[in-house]
Amino acid sequence: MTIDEQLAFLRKGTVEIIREADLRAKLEKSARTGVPLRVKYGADPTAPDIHLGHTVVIRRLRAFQQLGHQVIFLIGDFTGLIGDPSGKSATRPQLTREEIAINAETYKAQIFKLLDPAKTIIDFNSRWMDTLGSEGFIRLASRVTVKQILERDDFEQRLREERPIALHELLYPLVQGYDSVALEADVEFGGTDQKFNMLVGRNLQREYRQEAQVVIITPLLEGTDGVQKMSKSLGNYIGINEPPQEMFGKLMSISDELMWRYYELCTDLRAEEINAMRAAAEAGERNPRDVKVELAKRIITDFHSADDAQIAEDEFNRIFRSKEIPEDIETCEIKAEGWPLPHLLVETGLAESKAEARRLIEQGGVRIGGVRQTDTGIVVGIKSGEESLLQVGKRRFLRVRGVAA
RNA sequence: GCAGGGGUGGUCGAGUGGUUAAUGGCACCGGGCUGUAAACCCGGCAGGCUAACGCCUUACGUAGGUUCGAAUCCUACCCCCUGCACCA
Repeated sequence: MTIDEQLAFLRKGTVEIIREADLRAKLEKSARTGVPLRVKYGADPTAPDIHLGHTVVIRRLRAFQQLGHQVIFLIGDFTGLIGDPSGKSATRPQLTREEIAINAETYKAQIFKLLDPAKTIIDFNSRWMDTLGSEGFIRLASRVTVKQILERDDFEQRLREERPIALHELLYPLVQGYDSVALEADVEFGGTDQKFNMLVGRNLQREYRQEAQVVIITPLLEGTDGVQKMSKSLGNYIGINEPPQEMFGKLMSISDELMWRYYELCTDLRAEEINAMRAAAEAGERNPRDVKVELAKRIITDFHSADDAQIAEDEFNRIFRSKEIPEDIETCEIKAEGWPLPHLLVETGLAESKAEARRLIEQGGVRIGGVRQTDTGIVVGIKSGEESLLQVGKRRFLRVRGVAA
């Protein structure tokens, strides 16, 4: 690939590259000297469950690896101690060395589904922050002015709106920036929320007489609701360790509009290919449903296998297209006797409360053996040794087996 | 410590004595439609009792009080935020 081709390749799925000219220079230098670029990405040590939102940046890291460069996956175990830079949530829990080690292993298992282990270094910023000491930290702090730190949009805004800013939040960018110094990073990746911190890294590197890193900003992926960014706490995420059927279902539930965004950020298809698909769908040549199925299968193939993807699709079609029952249905045992239907639903965990169970029944969401039940007063006879099939909504199934009391 | 602002259901955010289990958005759940768990439309969204009409309990930071009646007024307390003191 020529340098121009490389730049185009690396640009996909990014929001901004600061500065592209610097990146070009670094790529040229690397090609000339044969020394790979050091590409840094910092991860939160407390949340090792990777979801599709995280994979957006991981795919970009992989792009660098494909060009022969070195990825440094930095686990911010020290940064984790000083708190959440967003100011949204309370201080993060303090992790023990063992917990951090476990989380790191979990990370590895997940990121290596996309990244090349031979071109990935896992590091921890406590390695240099622990030895820096209070004195070193103060010296570090002397390199940056208050005004510079307060330039950050978030701080500026919160100051203006008289919302609180904890002191340690001002320190956060310093630590993150110093990580780049310690690692002599050539490139740092992060989401839009990390832009400022990464720019501090550039300034600090210059302070320490290093070449400033290139900052590459990746977009935040919207969650399955299509509104808020994907995150575990909002419950709108698709975890890469989730079972294939679950992933398939969740991916089919995203809106047709959002699907293009997922194509762009969660597949390796080139922009032209995606645009062509979109044009075909909008012209009515391809059914959006089929395009979405393809998306789901591509993503599942990345984290499971092509076979798993096919099985997930078959299962989905069986339930939603043919309205048949799934292959594997959990069985639960229950005392053989006459159960009023709402009680039965609560007992089996299909409803949270009897009030909810009643609502579900009234709304026509409950079936027994495939037959819709709309009478909340019905008593279901569960006989010992016999099974009944309960269904709530379109996709919750449960077999109930009666056992003698 | 002082001054000011604030704490409402999963979330955001209305409501300042009486159709209030509490407007509305979002999220979520059920139904319809569909080659989609899309879009759109309809319904639901504290809990308990009843086959059902309905009844009853909790609920607007906490605890009391005023009132026929309070999320709304009063008192005390708790928590959060902003500012002041000030200058290592």
